Amino acid sequence: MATLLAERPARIDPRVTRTRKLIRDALTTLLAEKAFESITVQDVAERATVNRATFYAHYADKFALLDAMIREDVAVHLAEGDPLSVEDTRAMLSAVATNLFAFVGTHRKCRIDRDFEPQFERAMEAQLTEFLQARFEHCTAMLVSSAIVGASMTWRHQAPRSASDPIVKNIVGILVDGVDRGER
Amino acid sequence: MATLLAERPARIDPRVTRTRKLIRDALTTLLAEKAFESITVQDVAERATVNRATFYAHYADKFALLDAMIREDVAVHLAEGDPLSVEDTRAMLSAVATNLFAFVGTHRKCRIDRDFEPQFERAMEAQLTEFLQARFEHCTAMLVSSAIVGASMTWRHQAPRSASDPIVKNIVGILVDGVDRGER
DNA sequence: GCAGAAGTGTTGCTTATCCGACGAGAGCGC
DNA sequence: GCGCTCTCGTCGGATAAGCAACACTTCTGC
Repeated sequence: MATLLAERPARIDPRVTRTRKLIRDALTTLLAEKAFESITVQDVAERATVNRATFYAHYADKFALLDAMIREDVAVHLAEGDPLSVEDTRAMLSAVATNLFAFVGTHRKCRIDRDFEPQFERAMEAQLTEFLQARFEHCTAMLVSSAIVGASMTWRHQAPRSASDPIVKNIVGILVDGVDRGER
Repeated sequence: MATLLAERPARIDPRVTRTRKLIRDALTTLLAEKAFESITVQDVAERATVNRATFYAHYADKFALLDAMIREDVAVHLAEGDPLSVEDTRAMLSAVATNLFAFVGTHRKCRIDRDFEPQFERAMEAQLTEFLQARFEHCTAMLVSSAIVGASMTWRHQAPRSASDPIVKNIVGILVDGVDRGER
């Protein structure tokens, strides 16, 4: 394929790494104290011991920050067990979906969830799509991703919540045939 | 008196504060892992996610860093209960000495102590002298300080260690008469 | 002896962060 | 309506931190 992957800036200035970590940690601790909506950029910058202008040099606004944090979190959990290295498509998708369900399952306590579920969902979907593009073409990745995320959100709202395994098996079964035709 | 106290640089750049904290925290964690002598400036800088050149912009070498850390630690413990606000000289000195003994008593586990007790002692003495200069003239402060620190070090080496109260009472009793004549 | 490796301080130049200020918008009391 | 306050997002100029290189010392092995 002709498309280039996003060109890495070779080396990231350690100050950048540090600043981003400070900002993210700041939001994390603030979220344990109050709701996202009542948190201002000033709050975050102050807690991070970082200038407000510096915040804006890294994130467009507090929503972009939250988005980036969720996506990174999702990315880490998706990569667990290195599912992309699994040859068989069905097995790979099962592993990925299981990882996502596990992530969704553990993240129900966070304050963000109630107020910002749509944002949460979009971020997950975007990240999963990016993740799957290592194996599928963009369009397929998007479709698979939205299916899995959608299922996970439905499952998430069940009370009491059933086991995730049958659902994962079910949805992967549905996807896998169509997907085989779209694999790279 | 005519002497000016060290002129505060008005406002400290938050980057400076942050960098110093990173460096100090780095040395603290490193000391939990290995001996001070085997820790290099590179180690500290790396652990602190700070450039080596930046380290030297703040501290002359690793000894200066250790010294500054000890002194700050001492300063915090000395100020406990705000002994300087106590009018009566004897009571004030008792409080200060008690604070110092408490500090010395709790700091016996640190790895530095065995190899660097002289440095540890000098740093304490310097800090205590500075502290006491709020009440006494320089020369008196130095003398009192060296007496208290010396006593605390002797006490520290006792095995088993006796109660500190009688020793404090004793040394303050010896000092207080001479000191009264040197008070500002 | 000598060569190599590793740590030390220091330097000039680049870059990220800080600062103070600004106009704009939103909320709120009166 | 009118001020008042707070937050936002952005700007130009000042400053601390990063980087790569340097000469120097110390140690180690051969």
